[in-house]
Amino acid sequence: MFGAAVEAGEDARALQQIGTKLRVSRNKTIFNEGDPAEYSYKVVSGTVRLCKHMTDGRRQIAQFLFPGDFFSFADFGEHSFTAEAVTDVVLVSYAQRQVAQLCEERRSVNQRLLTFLSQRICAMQDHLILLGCQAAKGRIASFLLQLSEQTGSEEDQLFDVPMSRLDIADYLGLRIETVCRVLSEMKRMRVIDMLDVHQFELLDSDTLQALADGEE
Amino acid sequence: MFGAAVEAGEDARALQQIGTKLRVSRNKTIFNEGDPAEYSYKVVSGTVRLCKHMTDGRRQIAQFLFPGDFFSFADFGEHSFTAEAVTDVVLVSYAQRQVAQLCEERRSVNQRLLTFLSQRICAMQDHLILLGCQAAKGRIASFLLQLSEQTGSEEDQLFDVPMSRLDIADYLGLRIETVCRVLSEMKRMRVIDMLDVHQFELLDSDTLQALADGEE
DNA sequence: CGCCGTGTTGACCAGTTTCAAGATTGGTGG
DNA sequence: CCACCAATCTTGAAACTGGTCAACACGGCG
Repeated sequence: MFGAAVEAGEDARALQQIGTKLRVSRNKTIFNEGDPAEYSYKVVSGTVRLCKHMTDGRRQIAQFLFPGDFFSFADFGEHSFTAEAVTDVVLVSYAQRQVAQLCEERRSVNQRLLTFLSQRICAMQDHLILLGCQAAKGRIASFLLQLSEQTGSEEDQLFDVPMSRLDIADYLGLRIETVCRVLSEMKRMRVIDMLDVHQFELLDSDTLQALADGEE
Repeated sequence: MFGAAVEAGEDARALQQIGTKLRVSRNKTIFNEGDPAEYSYKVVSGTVRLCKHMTDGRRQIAQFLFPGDFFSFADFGEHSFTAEAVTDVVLVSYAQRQVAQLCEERRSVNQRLLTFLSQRICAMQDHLILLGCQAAKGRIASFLLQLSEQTGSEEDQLFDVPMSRLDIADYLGLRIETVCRVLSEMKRMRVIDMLDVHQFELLDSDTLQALADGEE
């Protein structure tokens, strides 16, 4: 156990060695789907979205990333999605060649990568269920709960919603108007409150949980 | 290049060494979500579905597997989904401990595992887009094209649809009646024909492709 | 032969989208 | 600092897709 902790620290340090900091401003593209994948990234601050753009203008957001999250570690050869900055962001980029070398040198890094990909697959399964089995209210309830867990401060029940309504809609497979309507209804029901477009307060997490579970 | 081919053969042989054949009959469970994950699998014959069952009886199918497909190589600790036999199937199971050992011994096996997980993530992204951006017709068109590519024989345009209408519905996030209706309409439009409930003929792949691309 | 599981079709309904019109916010230049 | 503009968000009404409920068809099997 102690050994593992030391190892984790060493892994992190080794990775830090090969990283380069960069800034990207709001709504700028970090890379496009199909670009040669030379780097992987970690979010230091801000929010990133990973998405695919359809020819007909529609868009599916596969994931939002927050400080501490890694991305593009599963793209070999070329990027399988587009990465864009939701807010101004600071990133660390890692040359994939060097990451691969780290994996060869340190078994623990390799293991960590496998675990990471495995977790990503689990998260995508949850997203599939959300899109395949949930109605609009349930999707939004699940999304808000997830957000409040990831970014919410301890006990004051406040949490940030850094992305636009359109981003939320494209993540949940809904239209922007539907997102607005459901949020308004949750506000009327006193389940949530919106201090600001991008700052929410969780008033009744039990009811929100019930909605996420598909109870009417 | 030649070295890589030799390597691939050796990897396959090494994996084969540690595999055990087993049979599972139609609609039987191979393992349940949450079960300790001691084995990974390859499909030898038949069709398998990976799914999650909700408390309210709904179900989301994340993937169908056909001969040659591997599954459960990303489940560490416990299975993240339930695996069931769509038809009678023959599987090969691999003890995860031994797979892990193979990965340590042979870098190429490890690399192969990473590539496999990466491809799985790409496939799940396509599934996300299907559920998030496509209407019923488009979902079914995409599904049929995928099936005909995977399992169709060369030029006769016939392909098997081994799963039930309910399975298709649960994979596509639709109801069984919607699946039936859309299939009937495609038949009326002479895009496909159904020789049997489980055997289809592709009559007009261009139109099917157009439907998959969301053109009305 | 009749039952049961599966598939198909119809009529109706609910939820979501679409289209359109305001309200609000944030940023820019005077 | 304010006025204005653009972008984003919100709300309403109507249209439509897909869901629900119900009946019926079909095929395999006891």
